[in-house]
Amino acid sequence: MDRGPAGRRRVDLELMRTPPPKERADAARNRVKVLEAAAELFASHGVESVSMDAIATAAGVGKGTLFRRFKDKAGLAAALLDDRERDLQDAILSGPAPLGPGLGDTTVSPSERLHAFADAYLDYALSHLSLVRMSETAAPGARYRIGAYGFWHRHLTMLLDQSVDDGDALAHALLAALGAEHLTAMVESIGRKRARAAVHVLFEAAT
Amino acid sequence: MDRGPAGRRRVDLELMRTPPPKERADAARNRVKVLEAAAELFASHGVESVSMDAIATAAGVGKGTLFRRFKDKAGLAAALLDDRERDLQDAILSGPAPLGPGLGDTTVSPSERLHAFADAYLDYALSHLSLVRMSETAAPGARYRIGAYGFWHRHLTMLLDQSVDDGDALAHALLAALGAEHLTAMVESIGRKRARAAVHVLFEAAT
DNA sequence: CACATAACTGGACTACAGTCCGAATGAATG
DNA sequence: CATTCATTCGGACTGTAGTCCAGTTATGTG
Repeated sequence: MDRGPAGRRRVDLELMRTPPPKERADAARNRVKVLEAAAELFASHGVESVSMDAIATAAGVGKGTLFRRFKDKAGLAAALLDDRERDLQDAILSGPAPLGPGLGDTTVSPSERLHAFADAYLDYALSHLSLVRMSETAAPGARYRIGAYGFWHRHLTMLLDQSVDDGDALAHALLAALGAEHLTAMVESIGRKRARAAVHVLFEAAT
Repeated sequence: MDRGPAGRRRVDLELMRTPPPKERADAARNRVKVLEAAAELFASHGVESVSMDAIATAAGVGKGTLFRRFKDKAGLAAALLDDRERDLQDAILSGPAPLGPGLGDTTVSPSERLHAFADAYLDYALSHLSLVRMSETAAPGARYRIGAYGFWHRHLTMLLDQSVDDGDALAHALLAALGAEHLTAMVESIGRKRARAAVHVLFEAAT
């Protein structure tokens, strides 16, 4: 597979975010090569059936490099999702209502914001389901360790606390229904439309 | 699950038309040896850190035997849980109220039965958490394929349908909060007591 | 520019799940 | 008891995730 500069294909996501602490030039080059190779292999063969060896080989990089940078397969998947996830988080933190808080004098009910979150999260998760699933399940308990889970949980807790007693606990329960493993099974058994509806039924019940 | 044909009855309806599939003596012996070895190793070293090789060796059996009989590590865990799980299912189907239907003229509200189910299921799952987790997560999507999931789901659906619209979908959502992976994370982060309370909050909200 | 050193690299290596198939063995039959 | 044959046995084999470390390279300092 010729990956010379001339034939290099653009990855449509901005995947090569540079970490603040100085990164060596060769390391940056390899990070980009790995993410491009992974995106391409995942797209063409399916996330499940691409081995880390295959990614390392396609990227022209050693396995040690791959694992040092991304920790494991879940970390690699998370890196590929990073931008999309960040967009969603930004929209929640500072975007327009009802997903975000809206402008100064906007008033949206917590319930509206909960449903808006459910919709936006499902848009995100369902359109990259196998990647999200990989990022959550490749390592045992990975889902609950990554920062994103904490973010979603804080957001839901904040909204729920305005109308129920134990918002914290309820937030965990609602997030359980948004887990990729569960979403995958739901989509397979009842389809996207009903799976989406089921989430809204649950979120409605929680308020 | 795999308890062999010990309880099978021969049905002589007609001629020798039915070839009786019988378990060979050596196979039965090995099944017992494997289950005993697995139970002991799991108890002493923890489910996660016992390899299938180790179990095969301890049981004095080849790997092929192990995998043919139990399919994979999830299947082995499920076999070890079989009795407990069956007890719970029996109690639900024909035990005393509020967990079971009770005697003829007993009347228990669906809500009561839902909470009784939550309690009983948590008793079961929390006291064998790592085994349950193994049975659900060793293979991807294993949880939703095993028969037990269908059983819990049908039971919840039946109860929920008496008070809400889409009981089926809601049942899936409630079960998501009972997944071993989720329970493990909850117990680690907020402890058994609050995790249990969170499940009840959710079940309460669903009715 | 030369050097010191901290960070990066990459492939050999380990451990584990799961597959395969020739050999061994139990049970039914005559 | 001998024969037949379906079933089971068990260890060699494959493929993958993840580790390790000796050698390499980039970068700050005199």
